[in-house]
Amino acid sequence: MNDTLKIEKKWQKYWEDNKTFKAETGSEKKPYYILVEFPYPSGAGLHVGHVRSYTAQDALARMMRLQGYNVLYPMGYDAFGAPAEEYAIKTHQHPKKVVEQNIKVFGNQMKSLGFSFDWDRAFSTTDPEYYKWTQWQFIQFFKHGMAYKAETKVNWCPKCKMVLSNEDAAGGVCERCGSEVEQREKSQWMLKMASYSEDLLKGLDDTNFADRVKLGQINWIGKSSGVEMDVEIVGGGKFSIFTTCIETVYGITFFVIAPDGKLINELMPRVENKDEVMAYIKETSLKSAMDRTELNKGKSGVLVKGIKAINPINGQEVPIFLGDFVLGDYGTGAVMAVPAHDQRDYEYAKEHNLDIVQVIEGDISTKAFEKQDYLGKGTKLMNSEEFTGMTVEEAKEAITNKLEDMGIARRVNNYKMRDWVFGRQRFWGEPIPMINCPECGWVPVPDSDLPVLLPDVTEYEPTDTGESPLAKIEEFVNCKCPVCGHDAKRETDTMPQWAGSSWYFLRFMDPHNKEEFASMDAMKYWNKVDWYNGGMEHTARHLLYARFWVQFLYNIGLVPNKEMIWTRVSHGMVLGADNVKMSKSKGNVINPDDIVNEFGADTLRVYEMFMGDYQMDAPWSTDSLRGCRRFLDKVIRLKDKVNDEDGFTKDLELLQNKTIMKVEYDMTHLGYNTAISSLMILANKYDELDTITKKDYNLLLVLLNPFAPHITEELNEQIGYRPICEGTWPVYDEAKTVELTKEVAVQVNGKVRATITITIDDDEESMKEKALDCENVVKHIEGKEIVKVIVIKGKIVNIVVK
RNA sequence: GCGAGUAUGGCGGAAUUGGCAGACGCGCUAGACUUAGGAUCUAGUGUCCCAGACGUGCAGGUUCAACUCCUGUUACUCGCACCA
Repeated sequence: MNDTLKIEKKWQKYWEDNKTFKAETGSEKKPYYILVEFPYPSGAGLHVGHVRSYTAQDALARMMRLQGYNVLYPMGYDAFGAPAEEYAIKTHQHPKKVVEQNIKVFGNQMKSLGFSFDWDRAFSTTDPEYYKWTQWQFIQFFKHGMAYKAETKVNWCPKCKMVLSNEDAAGGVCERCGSEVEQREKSQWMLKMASYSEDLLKGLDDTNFADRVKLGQINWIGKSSGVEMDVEIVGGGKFSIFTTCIETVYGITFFVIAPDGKLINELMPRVENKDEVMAYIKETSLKSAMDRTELNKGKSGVLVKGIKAINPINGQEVPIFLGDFVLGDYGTGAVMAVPAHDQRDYEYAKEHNLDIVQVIEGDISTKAFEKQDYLGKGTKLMNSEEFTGMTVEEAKEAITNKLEDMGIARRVNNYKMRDWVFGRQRFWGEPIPMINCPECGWVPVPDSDLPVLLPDVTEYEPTDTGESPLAKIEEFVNCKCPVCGHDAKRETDTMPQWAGSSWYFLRFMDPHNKEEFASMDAMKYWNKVDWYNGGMEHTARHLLYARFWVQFLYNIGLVPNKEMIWTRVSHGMVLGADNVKMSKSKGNVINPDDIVNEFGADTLRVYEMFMGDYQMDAPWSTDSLRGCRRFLDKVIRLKDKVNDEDGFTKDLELLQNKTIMKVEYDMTHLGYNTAISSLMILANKYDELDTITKKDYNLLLVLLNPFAPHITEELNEQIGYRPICEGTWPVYDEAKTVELTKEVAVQVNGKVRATITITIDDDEESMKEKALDCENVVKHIEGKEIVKVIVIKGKIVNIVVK
């Protein structure tokens, strides 16, 4: 083992032995909760990307502890999920074993990097003591009518043999394996997430998420405000449509209804071309989500013969079409078609030779004149009876009012967000704690019987039928109804991986509680996650699920705040040296263990903080890493300059105060790279001197400690100081961060011609005088007329001449 | 298609409020020390027609002053994608 590693091990042991980073619930100190997304412990081990965010948060945690905060910086494992299960199947072991091994590897790796986690609070989502509470919370969802079983069309991945959520199947492709997703009917547990759409939107006001994170949430929820309008069918019956553009109601030339919606089935007896319609419905149901949402394909559809609808605003009879671009589960599953002002309807009308009626002034000769073309521009209506001549905005309001007065329309909001498909036909997940009794129906497992444990079996391969592997294990399935005692069967689906990560941050507040998932007292003490960091890829889904989960718990009185996460920030990826995502197949993967062994954990930590803008992707560079090692070597060498004098070196005072201020500011503003650069500047300054005091040296070490905790502790000990981790953060004197004299530029017509040295007392007038004294300035203004002189105190002089 | 983000030397990146563009690091050049150098130290390093001029994707604009603000535009990245 080399010296660097010996030193690192020494201090890691010191922190462990002294429980240096233990977070005390209820402590008098001000609590501060710093969270990083806990990893999925894959077989590949820790990624250098993990190191980036864990180090950033670690640095913040270490600084804030020295500043007197009671910092909670926990770590755990999100270990349910398909990869572990697949690997276990391949190697014929229980996934539990695979996960145990991986967790051990991850734990050792993280410890070798010196992260200041409170390891006493660590857990895995796969621990029965943890998933007991995940199951218990599911039962609360059920008891409050928020969980239900429904026959739904689900996204089915034929390769993974499992059902996927809409989010997992985004784009019609399996998130995990990339296979094309099929549609299957399946009875599924669902959580009523859609009913929280508005709350999840409003809740964002109670957070301090980065703008791009908030936006991601808003886009997923996908709110649109519009009007729902009833439409009569000739010869009886009616249906509703949803539109955001009611101002175009006079332009309706047909309606389109969803082939997978309920409406067409109701109308079927009166349909004249049943065969054609049925065939189209069948055709649609066979299409995968991908085919159906594929752009640049013809607008398919069939005319529903024998049925006409009446445009309620003017009584006009128009045809009804079946078209697969209308989705059965969004809005009302039916739309009004206004080809003049909606490009999709325009194309549909062209394809099927339908009328186009223009109702808003604009050019529709080659394409539709759509809302983005006319909104907010004072554009006027035409062909719209009494509304003709009104602006679009006025008409929107007036037409809605009229339809409301007629009693056939309502203002409504629609949301893209759907209910959460909560079942997975997988072995390696939390069993859904429900029992199906022929007498009583679905009954939750009593609290006293929780957790419902995963059986210790070796056969758990997914089935081709789509049933969970648990269904084949009789001793698991067969049970008694807890209500009536009748023979009953357990639910065999398990929960999605998102379940465990939806509330883990609450458990960290009180991880050993045997009575509750976390006590209200503990949660009130820590209050919220103050600073949550994770990948951009999780800012939509994980964060939304977690917020939904928390809001539900809040509504039933189990957590103290409606939002339990205050600030959310996200980091950029660490790319390979070739500037593309690291992957085995590209052979550009950097293993953090190798770097720690060769250069030390401190070097890796400093490098990953220095490599670039924290929020942006950055390519790996071993050369730059070496540069960081050289910086630490320089810090080590500076020890030879330490003298026995008391206090600080006077000449360093200004820079020292400025550096403290900068490091502090940067660390709380994601400016880790500039914090390190300011420390390099300070070290360079020390290096210019022949000798520095112990206090000078100690100051540098303390400021650098959050980034390079091992070597700084070691050097600090060598000059005879008490451990940094038991000390305090330096306080800067603001008055001493301002230079008494400095150089400022003098411009003539905006071009720098000279610099002058000014003191803090120099006012505008004296700056001007000094500027006009400069030889080079005189040269450039000679023979010209001075129009004016702009002087910004302490910053710049600009002389404008003609 | 919609939404968001990004664009600065050979490279990663700085520039907190409009105020000397290129901090800091890498790389490179020359030199010192050295058996040696992937160590250390010194000097240099945006471009060019070098007393000066030009330079932050491109074209305009506002301003005494623009990487920063405004208008338009291009390229790339990410997210969503027939959402009525």
